[in-house]
Amino acid sequence: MESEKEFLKNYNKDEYEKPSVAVDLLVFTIENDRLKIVLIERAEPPFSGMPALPGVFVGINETLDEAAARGIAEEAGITGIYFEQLYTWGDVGRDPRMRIISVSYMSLANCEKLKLIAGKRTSAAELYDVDELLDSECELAFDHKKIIRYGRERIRNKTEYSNIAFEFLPDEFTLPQLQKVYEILLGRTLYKANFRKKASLLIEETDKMTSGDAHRPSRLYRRKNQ
Amino acid sequence: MESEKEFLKNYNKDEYEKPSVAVDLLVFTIENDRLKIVLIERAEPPFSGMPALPGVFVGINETLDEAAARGIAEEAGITGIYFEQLYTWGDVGRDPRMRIISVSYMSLANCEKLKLIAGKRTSAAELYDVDELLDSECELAFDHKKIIRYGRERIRNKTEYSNIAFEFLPDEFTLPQLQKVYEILLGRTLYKANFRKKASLLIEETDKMTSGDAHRPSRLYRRKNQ
DNA sequence: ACAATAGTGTCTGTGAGACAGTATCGA
DNA sequence: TCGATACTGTCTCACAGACACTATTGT
Repeated sequence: MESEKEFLKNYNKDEYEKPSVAVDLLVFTIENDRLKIVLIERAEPPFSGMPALPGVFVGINETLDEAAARGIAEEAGITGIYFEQLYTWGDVGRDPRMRIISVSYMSLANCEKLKLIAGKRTSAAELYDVDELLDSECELAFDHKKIIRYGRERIRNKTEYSNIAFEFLPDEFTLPQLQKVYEILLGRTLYKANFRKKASLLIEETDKMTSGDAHRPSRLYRRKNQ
Repeated sequence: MESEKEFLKNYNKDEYEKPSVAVDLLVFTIENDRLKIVLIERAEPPFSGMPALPGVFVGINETLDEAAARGIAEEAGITGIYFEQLYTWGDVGRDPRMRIISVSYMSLANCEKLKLIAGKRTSAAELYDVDELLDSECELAFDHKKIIRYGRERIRNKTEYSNIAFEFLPDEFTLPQLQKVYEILLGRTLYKANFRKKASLLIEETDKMTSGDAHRPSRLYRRKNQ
């Protein structure tokens, strides 16, 4: 059996062709009570004119997390938001041009924060309604529809056992707002009284209230311990 | 701004150096009431003589799942067992020789099945006690200790909300056996009566019983709907 | 006063957790 | 009979789910 050292020597002498490694970015937000995702329109073949996930190639001196943060900054125009690695997609024919392995990252951001900085963005990034995208026949570039479906599933699951819902809200928010986010992510309505009992463990009061609406004002809360 | 096509042309002309992509394998099993993992002893530098996860490079015409299955067959000597993708590790210096991005896969197998075919294996694969490994100062090659810790965490979490525990058992098993597996994976004892009530939803009776032990025989069960 | 939304009190059923008991084997 | 393990019945308590009620704003 060939030694590891010899194998690597041959491997690096292009006896073996290396795949390329990219990071694809799923930047989710909530706008107008709908879960949305940032997509760019492809300018060139293949899949020219079709929506696609923003992505960047991983630099040789760059970690995956760094590539993801760079991609979010370059393609979606924002920095400092929550993100986590999702899954790595490695089917052979997923890009018709060449072998590209894609490490997908999921990012969650408040809509206002995303909009504020979006003016500076270089590419034609747009928000797409995730459920419309996935439940229609609409086509996306590459295997990106499958990837987005995987991301939506992850969000739904994590909403049950973690606190990712807060990522979609500003620092201060009302309980009805928080409940609405949960309802959108879970895809079902919740009972107000029960929701408030559970949520109360995760939040702390501020002394501020909403005002100006033609109904009872709502207290503003803040996320606890963090 | 450079067009995508031009960028790719340059990218493939080695103006950009590509990372290598490998698959690292976490083959878990239960032996003597302990969670164990298959490790090989490294024969060459770096980390010569230290235990390491088995792994293979991803072929240019091979999906990640195929590479994982091939790796499990080549390095651990078994086929047809449960596996799933775990996480992708891409720190720049994780391999001192070159930039290698590692897609880790986790595999769960019954100990007997693993032993039966292990005779054919080519490399010096051995079973290591996972908790001993992780809770001691013992060193592992590369970032493999971190990866194994991540794998143990995933197993613990999935034990709560999925049925992965069954993967460690033969096709027919007793309820005390099943309970023991859960206790090992979760790291705590469970109440017999409660466990049986929950487990009864997932299993179906056979008409076989254990025999030969100096106590009441135990019924053998089989996993339901699958 | 009314529409609209914010917020609360309380009953019920389910199911996890705990414990005490019974059953069946070999020696 | 005894030791050992398999298996069962049932109480309790926490909590999710459901619903009805009260509170506070602008118009």
